Amino acid sequence: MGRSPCCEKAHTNKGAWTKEEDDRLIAYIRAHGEGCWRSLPKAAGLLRCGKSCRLRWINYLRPDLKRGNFTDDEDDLIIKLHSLLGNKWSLIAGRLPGRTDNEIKNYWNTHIRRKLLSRGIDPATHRAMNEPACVAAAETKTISFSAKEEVVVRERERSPAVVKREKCPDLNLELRISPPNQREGGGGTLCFGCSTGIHKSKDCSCGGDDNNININININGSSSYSGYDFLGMKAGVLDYRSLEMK
DNA sequence: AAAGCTGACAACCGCGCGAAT
DNA sequence: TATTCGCGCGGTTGTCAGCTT
Repeated sequence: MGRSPCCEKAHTNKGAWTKEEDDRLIAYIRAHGEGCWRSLPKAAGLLRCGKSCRLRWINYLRPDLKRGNFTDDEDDLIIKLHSLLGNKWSLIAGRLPGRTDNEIKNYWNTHIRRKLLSRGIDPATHRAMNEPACVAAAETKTISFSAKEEVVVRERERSPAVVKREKCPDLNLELRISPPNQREGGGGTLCFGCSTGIHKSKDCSCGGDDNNININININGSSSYSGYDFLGMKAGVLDYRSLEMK
């Protein structure tokens, strides 16, 4: 059994939004605030799907949006965050005030991807494209966001026939994003919301309530290995103090 | 000037997740 | 515990403007 459609498609407009529709949506949200997107179109007198209204508001009508070209700093930040987070556009957008996930996603696909490719960097892996696949494969396959998840490695010496998933006892390539005031080795484990910088106080059980984050990369179990340059970011504590939270 | 191509970006679609029941 | 509902996310498609031939 399939999922029921989110709205009555037969009586909804599709395609580009008109000025009048925009005005209606803006007026309604100004008067009533965001929330309950499903019922909003009817209440606002719009022949649109709730999801469409939400998308339009979040991506184009919100008053706090920053329009215009991305700066070089934003470019660099997007590349670095993408190397850490992958295609988690909403998380990346959370670190770029005034930018939306859709905008960043489009910008990545049209500009940054090409920029990296022209530099010989694989935008998916952030590795040099002339690097032999077997070398890349021999190193970390996945970086887990959960300390409980295993790190999957493929040992260089093994023949393909005997390659298997196993927990690696020697390599601890841990990505940790934490508030800057978190004590080293303090034993505090952050909830996912705080780990990613998307802190929601009502969900939080870890006490990570600072609005800034650090990105901390541990290699081979060393918690303060500072000499390794990970994708241009010195491992250790990278302070994102200057970034505002959403 | 017209046709075809390409890039940019707005919008849609389907799925996963969490909250509510 | 299972089911339903709504929201949010990431991937994909559609459209249009600018460029090239």
